[in-house]
Amino acid sequence: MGAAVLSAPGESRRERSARTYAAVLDAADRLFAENGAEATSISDVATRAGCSVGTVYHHFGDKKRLLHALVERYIGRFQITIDEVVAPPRWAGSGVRVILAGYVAFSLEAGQSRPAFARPGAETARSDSKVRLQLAGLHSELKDGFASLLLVRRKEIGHPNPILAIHFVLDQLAAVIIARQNPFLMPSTLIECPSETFVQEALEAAAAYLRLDE
Amino acid sequence: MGAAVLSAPGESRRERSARTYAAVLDAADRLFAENGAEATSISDVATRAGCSVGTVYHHFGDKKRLLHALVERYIGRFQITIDEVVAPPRWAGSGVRVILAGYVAFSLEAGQSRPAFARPGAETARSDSKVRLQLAGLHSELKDGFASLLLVRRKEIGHPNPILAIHFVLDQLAAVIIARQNPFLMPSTLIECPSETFVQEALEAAAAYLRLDE
DNA sequence: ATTATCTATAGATCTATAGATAATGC
DNA sequence: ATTATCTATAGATCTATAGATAATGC
Repeated sequence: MGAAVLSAPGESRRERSARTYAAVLDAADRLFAENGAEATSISDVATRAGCSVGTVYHHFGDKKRLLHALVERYIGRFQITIDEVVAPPRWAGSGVRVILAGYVAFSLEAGQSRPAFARPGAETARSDSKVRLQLAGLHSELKDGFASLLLVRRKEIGHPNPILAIHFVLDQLAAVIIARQNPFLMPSTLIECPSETFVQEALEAAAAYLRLDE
Repeated sequence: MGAAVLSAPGESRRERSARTYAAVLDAADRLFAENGAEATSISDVATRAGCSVGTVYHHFGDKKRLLHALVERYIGRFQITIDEVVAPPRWAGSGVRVILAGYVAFSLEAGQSRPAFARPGAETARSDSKVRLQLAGLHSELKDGFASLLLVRRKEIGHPNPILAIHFVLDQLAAVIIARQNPFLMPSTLIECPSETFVQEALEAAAAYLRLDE
């Protein structure tokens, strides 16, 4: 359990401190995601991280700043993968269908590999306008990145208002993915059907709306 | 403030007690929706309802049962409006497009007139499997009601698998409505655009996916 | 000398109950 | 006699801090 923070041989004091810091964030990440930030005490976090309550306060000051640090770490990591996936060269030669499939795959993956984040992120965003703006910016970067990839290929799109349609379709895809990954929001076929069916129908709905075949 | 519970002239003891009971539920409804059930103390609820902490416990036993009673009341009210809206005679002579528009209007209205419920409902469902099943049943009743209205009109639908398509499209519409009504889940065009645009594009996406014009 | 860590605890809530009170219902 | 209500409070957490300790860094 607490083994993560015991000093390892040949480890500097700075290194161990950084490891403790990360262990606390990891512990908060899991516990906040499982039970919500409010239902999680600093004592719970400390126990899981294998350190004391005092140590948590030493590193983060208070609970609010611990949540902020968690969000910041998430944003930092996510930023990098977004920058990679929206890079135009990556999609050279690909049409609208392939790009939409890439958007869905990326969004699904992001939600699955970071299930820990959705809950504390939304909770924090609700009450903290700074965090809300940061997350909105992150989402916009992903969406605008894909939107401009699609805009360049607007000749494939038969919808009378391509700009509106592109934004709407990306948001619609994000919405069904969020619904699928948060069963308590809306029990539905979106959740019960197998992954291939889900992706296929979501993409077919997008293609039909955009009128790709005209 | 507390005036709601003061005895009114010519009011029986039973009546006043029922009014107190309802006032506590109303208070919990608002506070739980605004701040979350966990962040709301029984003392907050009592103050808002204009009664004492002891009175809340007299009526509901404990906090968990207060949440349950709130969910039950919501379910009871909602059940009635669902039964009305999915009644086949109401849609006699209407095509798929009109019915889908009705589904969207009803879902939008439900979310707007009961904003108070979404949060405590989801919070409770997350931890309480009985409530989760109840809410799933409620949603299923709405969805299955509309699904059978659409199924009867399947000749209008060009999608190769009408049953799958009907369920998928209803869930997709629900997902974009939820996204629109919960800005902290996903900042997006879905939220920023005016109501008419939102409804129009959502319905156009549905119609295109179902292939209503073939 | 600094600082990462721990232990112990003060102070603030919050849930739930006990017991008193006063008004209705049978 | 019952019960809806109130006041007061016990007991359980939970946040945050104070102060001690021991190991590193300059």
